[in-house]
Formats: sequence, structure tokens, C-alpha cells
Amino acid sequence: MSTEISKTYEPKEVEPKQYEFWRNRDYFTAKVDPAKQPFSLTIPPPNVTGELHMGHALQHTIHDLIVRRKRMQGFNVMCLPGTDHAGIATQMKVDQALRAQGLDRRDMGREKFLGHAREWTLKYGGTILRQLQALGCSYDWSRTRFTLDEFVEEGPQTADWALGKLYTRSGYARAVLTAFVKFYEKGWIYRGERIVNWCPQCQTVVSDLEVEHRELQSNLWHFRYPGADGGEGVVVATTRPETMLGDTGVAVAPSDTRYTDLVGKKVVLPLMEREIPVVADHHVDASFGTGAVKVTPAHDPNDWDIAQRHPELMPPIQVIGDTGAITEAAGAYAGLSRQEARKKVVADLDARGLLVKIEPHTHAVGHHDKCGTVIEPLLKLQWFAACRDLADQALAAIRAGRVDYTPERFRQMEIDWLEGIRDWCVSRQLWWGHRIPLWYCLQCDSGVSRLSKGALQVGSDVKPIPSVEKPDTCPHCGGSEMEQDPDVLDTWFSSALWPHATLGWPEATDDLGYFYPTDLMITGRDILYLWVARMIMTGEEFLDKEPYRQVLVHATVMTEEGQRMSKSLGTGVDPLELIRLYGADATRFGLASLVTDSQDIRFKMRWKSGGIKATGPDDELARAEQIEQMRNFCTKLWNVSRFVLMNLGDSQGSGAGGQGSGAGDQGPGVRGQGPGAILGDQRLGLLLREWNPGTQNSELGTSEPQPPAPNPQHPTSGPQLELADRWILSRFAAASAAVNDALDRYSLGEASWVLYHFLWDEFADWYVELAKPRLRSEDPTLVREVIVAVLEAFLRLAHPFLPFITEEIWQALPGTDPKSALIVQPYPGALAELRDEEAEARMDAMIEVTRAIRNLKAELGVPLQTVDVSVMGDGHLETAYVEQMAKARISRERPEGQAAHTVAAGMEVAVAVAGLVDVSAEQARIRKELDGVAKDLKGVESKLSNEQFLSRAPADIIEKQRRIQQELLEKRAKLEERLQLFAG
RNA sequence: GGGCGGUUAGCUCAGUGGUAGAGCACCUGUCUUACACACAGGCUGUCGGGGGUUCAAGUCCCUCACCGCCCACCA
Repeated sequence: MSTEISKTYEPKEVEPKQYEFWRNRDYFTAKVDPAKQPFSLTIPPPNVTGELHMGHALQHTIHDLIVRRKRMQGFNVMCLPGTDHAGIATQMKVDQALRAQGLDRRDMGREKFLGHAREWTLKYGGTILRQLQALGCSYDWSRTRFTLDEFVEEGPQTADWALGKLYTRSGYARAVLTAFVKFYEKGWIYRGERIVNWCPQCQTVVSDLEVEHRELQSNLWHFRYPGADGGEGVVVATTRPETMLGDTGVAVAPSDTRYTDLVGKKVVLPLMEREIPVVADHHVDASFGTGAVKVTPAHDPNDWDIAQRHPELMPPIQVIGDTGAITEAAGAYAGLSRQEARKKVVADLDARGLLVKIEPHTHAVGHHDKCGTVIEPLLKLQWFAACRDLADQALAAIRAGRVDYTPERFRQMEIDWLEGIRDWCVSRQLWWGHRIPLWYCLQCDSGVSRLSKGALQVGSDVKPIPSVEKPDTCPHCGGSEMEQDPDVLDTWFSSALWPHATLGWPEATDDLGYFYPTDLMITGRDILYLWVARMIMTGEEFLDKEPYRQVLVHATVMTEEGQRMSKSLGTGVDPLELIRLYGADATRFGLASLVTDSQDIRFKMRWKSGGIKATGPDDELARAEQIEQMRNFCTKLWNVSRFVLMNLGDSQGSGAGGQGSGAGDQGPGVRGQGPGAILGDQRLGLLLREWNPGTQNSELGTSEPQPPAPNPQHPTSGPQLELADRWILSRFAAASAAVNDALDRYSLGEASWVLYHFLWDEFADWYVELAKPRLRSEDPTLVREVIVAVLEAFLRLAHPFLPFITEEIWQALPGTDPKSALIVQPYPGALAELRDEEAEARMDAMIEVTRAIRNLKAELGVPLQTVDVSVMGDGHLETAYVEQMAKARISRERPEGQAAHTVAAGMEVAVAVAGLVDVSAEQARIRKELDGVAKDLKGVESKLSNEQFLSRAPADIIEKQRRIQQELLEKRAKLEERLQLFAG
């Protein structure tokens, strides 16, 4: 009864099964345990209404990979998931849904809208969390948080969004309001009139960071503003003709002699027929345009600044309203859209002969990053947060190295941004969000008034009462008519508190004490300022501690052509499609293999229609090469495991022996009588000991096993490891060390390739092949033990990358504890004791000779035939291995008759096949080989003949060159000798 | 205007001073009892241009070009 696993690996069956298995056993949940060292992190909460895209798939592959390794290393791992209410994005979607039903949020009012929004969020939200589970993410779902949970009453309200636990009140909203009140009390919140970024579509202010500048081809229009005194006046240049309706002046550079006479005089603003002053201001660059700038304080931040310096340019005249339409202040132009007004202004000025010229000009136009609408800079009264002090605290944390960045370069970027930080407009004219916890007394606060429709008008001179809860009465006058500020907070204000608010802040919870600061923040570079910097600011402010010690910035996933991925352009892929096509393990491993510290990842894919873009919504993903490669790897792993399991004999399997007890009597099975019992050699015991359930996770934070105690029963008895065994153990140790080293540096790609090549190129291609005859021999005990030990150790090493398939195979291994799981087995360490340089050198030579023979056989056209081969020279040769692997009969004597020759591992290799050796072809082949040798030799000898090299290069390098030279010379001599032979 | 990243085989990319690598693609064989999602073999490169440092440069420095990203109030 051999252990059997199914003939092909079926991700669709295995993945849900194993995921449930892990969850049911609670491997993901973390509890405060002072005896254990925590490793904690919070995920960047995706939008609650979001869906998984490739960026998420990459980000969470990285998350879960790190999390799983840390868990196996014995840390008390806490990875906290959750979602962001995403004010604007969600409100947009709900608006859309309402419109589809013929409803309008403005008609229904705030409360009713929020009801719809909650309902909609409950229905459509949280999909992305389920998608993360499909990817295999082992997060603590019991801790799932939502940045806007104030609407949530007790108990689960739906069956499965975020596993039914999201809807219990987590207190996040309270934390947000508390933070705002604390800021306010520190004097960091102020009401200011500024030019802000207004989205006419979303009808709200957005922050500078949410404005996306796009270079657009436009014009620079030159207009003449005639002098008020009848003179020529001045020609101004502008990219926004429509704003001229609100001009209150013209500015020129103080040093610009062309305009010296004009300064202090007035010009006539055409169309509006208004006299406006010309002022000199240092902001103006005399070399740009005409050197004269029209000043529109209500619609341009620079102009606003200029007007602050020149009172005669005040007050501003607002000619563009909240919807982007021209206001009554622009007289005849009122009601036109921005675009219409631009056309009409230009046409009207042209008609009056005042359009001097139109120059093509490209410039950056701000667009709202959520909806793509052109941002309108408008003068607005808003709540701002002063950021200087907060930023300085964050800077101190980064400069002191309490927060590190990987890759390094992002550290300086963050510092630069924090140094130049500007105050943050935190109020938003939305309904979906945390309503600003400022309360106004309608009885005594003259700064507020009610508009006709009942809406609250909040002026600049208000006396708000900051309070998380609604105050019963006004502390000033005792009045009871209190109204809350109508605006909500910027979504990023709430997410800025994520690491501590999710752990219970402002309460001093055990979670906070134990898991905070967290260890890692894994994120994309697009939110380095928007979010990452701000979390450091709030963490430092409220907890006096950095929120995380390490920021890991991952690449952006792009298309093969380097474009941004986008569903609407047909260049986006749903990662679930990849999982469906190739399985979650392949998807993860493929993505992990692409992780370097580069900026972008180019993702290769082909659609059914043949192209790299989908032709429409019906087009299906046909192929994603980078993932497919790893699907093939999974198949390889599955098959090699199947082979191993099929060859472990009849005595093990699911028998009772050895399971849990650690020492059994199950016969000559794999587990024998405890770790390394069969062997006098302790090396294998190292791996086996790691595998012993009794030792699992015994050491905190390290998986480095101690050498096993000598087994008194079998001190030196039993079969000895043979070369191939020593080699594969050594190679495994090398791989394990390399994987750990790479992961410590977050070089996931590097680690992936080490795993890939070890399993495929070394274990499967050589060790397993060499093991075949031994497994069929009379006493296969030893080779069975080695092969399964290496496989088992590999499964542990690879588990964070390939959680599902490794768990599935591991559980099928004989001797594994059915009460346990791979997910909590100890992670292999560097295993230096297993390294065996001599074995590696001997195997390298064996492999080189084998390849040389295979090569000659292929060229002779007899790749499958067993042939007679002469290997000449003093070098040691693993004859039996070579005979098996190359299908050859080896003799160490000179061949009789003609043969094809080459040189490998310092030995002459000749394949003799009667009648097959074409003399001229063989001569040509040898000449070609000689050419190669000559080329290499030339390089080496130019170095060795260089005295500078000999005197300056380190001895070992020179020695190596000499050795290479020697080998090449010998190779040349042997080849030339063969050539002579053919010639003669 | 500043900053950052990239430019290596037909394609996508590894490779942080010591005789240039992987996967795919391509060519030749093979259904060898784990695997054709495989096995064996083969082909493929002025490492963007120029200069410098060094005994030695794909790798370090300078410079130029092109591609991409971020930041920035040139109307």
C-alpha cells in the first residue's frame, strides 16, 4: 500500500479545502501572549467597494508570504485586514446606483442617502476581502476593521461579508472623531479661506494629493487690455481665457522696464468694461509670455497670493461657480459652462480686435483622480489641519531610523515631502464619511446661519465646540440648539489612524500594548504621501511611537507595454481569472518571482482574441506567461512528490505508529525510530529533527535547529549516506540559506528562483533520477529516508510561496502529524551543518561529464542508445552515476577505433559508436570547440601576461585565472591531439 | 523646473568589480513505468551612446540620449 495522491494537481479542489482547514483550526487568529514575540502588521485597507486587481494580488502575495514565514518561525503573527469607506469613491458609486433608479441624493436628503449607502455597502462591500481569501491570505479575519463603522449596530448583520464579524462595532469612528478633537484642542485645526481644488462633478473639495496633473495640448491666448487713459494698455497671456471675466488686475515683474510706466495705472478689462490696476509683483516672470499676467484672485492660487500683497486687487470676483458654470458676476456670460465661456470670450475679444495671437502651448491641467473631471481652483472656506508640527515628529522618527524604507530611495522621497508639507484641507462636502465633530450653537454663534433650505452656513468666524458626542447645551450661552458641521472628514484623515485605531485606540488596550508598533507596512508608492507619511504623523502624535518599523514599497504592475493596467482599456486582468486558470499557488509564486526592487513590473498576458488587449468584456484571458511558468512548476512539484510517495514502500502511510508519539515501531519506514535513527550520519537527522512534531516552534524567532543528540542505539551503525545524498542535503542547505537571506532582504524574486531551481534542476533532475535504481534495490531504506526528508523540508521552505499545494502534499506524507499542519511547522534555517563542499565538487564533475556525453550522443544522432564511452584522465569519476544518467558504458581506457571527443571536468571524453562517426563532421566539431577554447584562453592569458594584474589583483583571483588557464591548455592539447588523429 | 527609476538574447526580466544568466519563443530528437504543464540536446548577446576610475566594469563615477514615474503656483 503505497501512499497515493491523485494523478494531477487540482487547485480548484485543494484550495478551498485547505483554506477551510486552516481557518477551522484557527491558525490565523492572534491573541496577546506575553510569552511569545509578536510580529504584527495591518494591511492597507482597500476600498470597501473595491475589487481585486493585479496590484492588490501582488501586494497581498507579499503580505501573506512574509506572514506565513514569520508564523513558521514561531512568531505570534497578527495580520489585521480591513476596508476603507473611501468617501468619494463609494459615494460616487451609490449616487450612480441611485440615479439608475431615477433617484437623486439631493432630493432625499442626508439621512436617507446614508441609509442607501449603508445598505449598498453591506450588499456590495467586502468582496475584495473574500478575494484575498481565494489568494490564500492567512490574515486574522476576526480582527477585520472598517474605517467607517459608526453606522453599525451590535451583532453580525450579514452572513459573510468579512466573515460575518465586520459589523460588530469596532470603535473606529470614535477613534477618528477623537483624533480630530485632539487636533482641534492643540490648535491645529483652523478655518481658512483659500483657493482649493474643487471638483465640479463630485461637488467637493479634494486635496492636492488627489489632483492628477495631465499634460494637455492647449493654447496661450494673448489679449490686449486697453489703457484706461486711452493708451495701448497691455497684452496679457493666459491659458484660461474664461477666467478673465473675474480679473481684478494685471501684474508685471518689478524689474521689467517695458512696463515701468504702466505700473500704478489702470487698464480696461474688456467685455466686463471694468477698470483694473496694473501692479508690480515679484511672482511674475518677465520672460514668459508677454511678461504681463492677468490676475484672477478667485480662481488661481498664484493670483490669490498676488492679491494678498496688493489690496487694490481685492476683493476677488468669483465668476465660476460650484458646478463649473459661469456665475452672475460675469454678467452676460452667466450660465455658460467653462468650455462654452472660453469659446465665447475668445470670439468676443477677437471681434473687438483684442485677440493678439494664439500660441500653441502644453501645460499641466489638474484632474480629479477619482472621476477625471478637470479641477476648478475655487476660493472656499474650509477646515484645515496645520501639519508642520506633525510632520516634524514624523521626520524625527524617519531620521532616527525608527522607520526604515525598503527600497532605501523612498526614505528620502518621504523626507522631502514632509519637509515641504503644506497644510491639509480636511473638510469634504460629502455625506459618506466621518462628520466633522464640531458643533455650533445657533443661539449665540453669529458665525453660523441657516440657509433657506435648512442647510447650515458656516462662516469664517465661528466658535465651534469640538466634541465626539453631541453636546446637550452650549457651554457659552446654555442654549440647546446645537448643530453639527455639515462636512465630513477627508477619508485619508481616518485611514491615517489605521495602525493604532484598529488596535483599540484611544483606549489603552492590551492589543495596542502588545502589537503596537507594528513591524511592517507593505504598500505601493502611490500612497506614500497620502497615507504612509500621515500614519507616522498620527502615530507619533498619539502614541509617541512610530506605527511601523519598516515600510516595504512594492512595484506597480503594468502591462507588457508599460502602460497602466485598466479594465476599461482592456489591459486589466482580474487576478481571480489567473487563479481560475492556473491556481492560487501559481499566481502567488509567479508574482513573487517578479518582485525585485524595481519600480514597475511588466505583466505578460494574451487574450483569447489573440492580442495583449481585451477586445471587449467577453474576451477571456488566454495566457499569462509568467504565471504559467509557475503553474508548470506546481505540476512538477506535484509529480515529483507523487513519485516520492509511490516509492516509500508498503510499510508506512497512515498507520498509527510514529504519529504524535515521536517514536514508534512502524518498521523500516521513513520515520524509523525517531530522527536520524537509521543513520550513523547525523546530517539527515537535522532535517528529520525539524520534522519531528515535538520540536515544532520550540524556538522563538528562529528555526535554526540544533544538531541532534547522537542516537545511543545507533552510534555509527547503519548504512552511510552516499554521494548523491550528501550532495542533495548540501544543496538543500544552500537553497535554504539563500531563501532565508533573500527573504530577510525582501528579495522575494530572488528567493523564488532559488526554490524553483533547487526543486527542478537539482532535486528532480538529478537526485530523484539517481535515486530510482536505489529505490528499486533490495534495501531502499536509506534513500527513502533521504528523499522524503528533503521533500518534506522543501515543502516547509516553499510553503509561504505555495501554501495550498505544499500543505496538500505535506499532509499526505507518511509520518506527518494528522493533528498538525504544515502552516505551523518550523521554517528551515541556514542549516550550515549540511553543507558538504567535497560532495558538491564531485557531483559537479559528474554532471559535467554526463552532459558532455549526452551532448556527443545527441550530435552523433544516438541520444537514446546506450554507448561505450571512454573517460580518460586522472580525475575521480562517479562512474555508476554517469553510466546511469548518460546511458553509457564507461571505461577508463582509450577507445578503440574512431570516436567523438570532447573534454569535460578536466577529463577527455570519447564516445565510440561504430560507423557513426563522420570524420569531417567530427573534425569540424572539434575545430569549433577549439575556437571557443582559444577565445577563452586569449582572455585569460591577456590577464596573466599583464604585470599590473599580477602585482595588484588578489592572490586568489590570480590563482583562479591560472587554474582556468591550465584547464584550457589541457583541453586544447587533448582536442588538438584528437584532431591530429583524424587528420592522420 | 527638480527628483527617482529603467535601457542586458526576438519578448519579459535576473545579475551591486573577477571567463554573460532564466523563462518564453525558435531548432533537433524522445510518449525513457512522477511529469509532453515533460525529458535530452542546440541556437541566440558591440550588457543604450560617449568618457573616466581600476590590474579588472553589465556591475563604480561623469555625461548624453531615449522611455516611464513622482513632485512643482511659470500665467
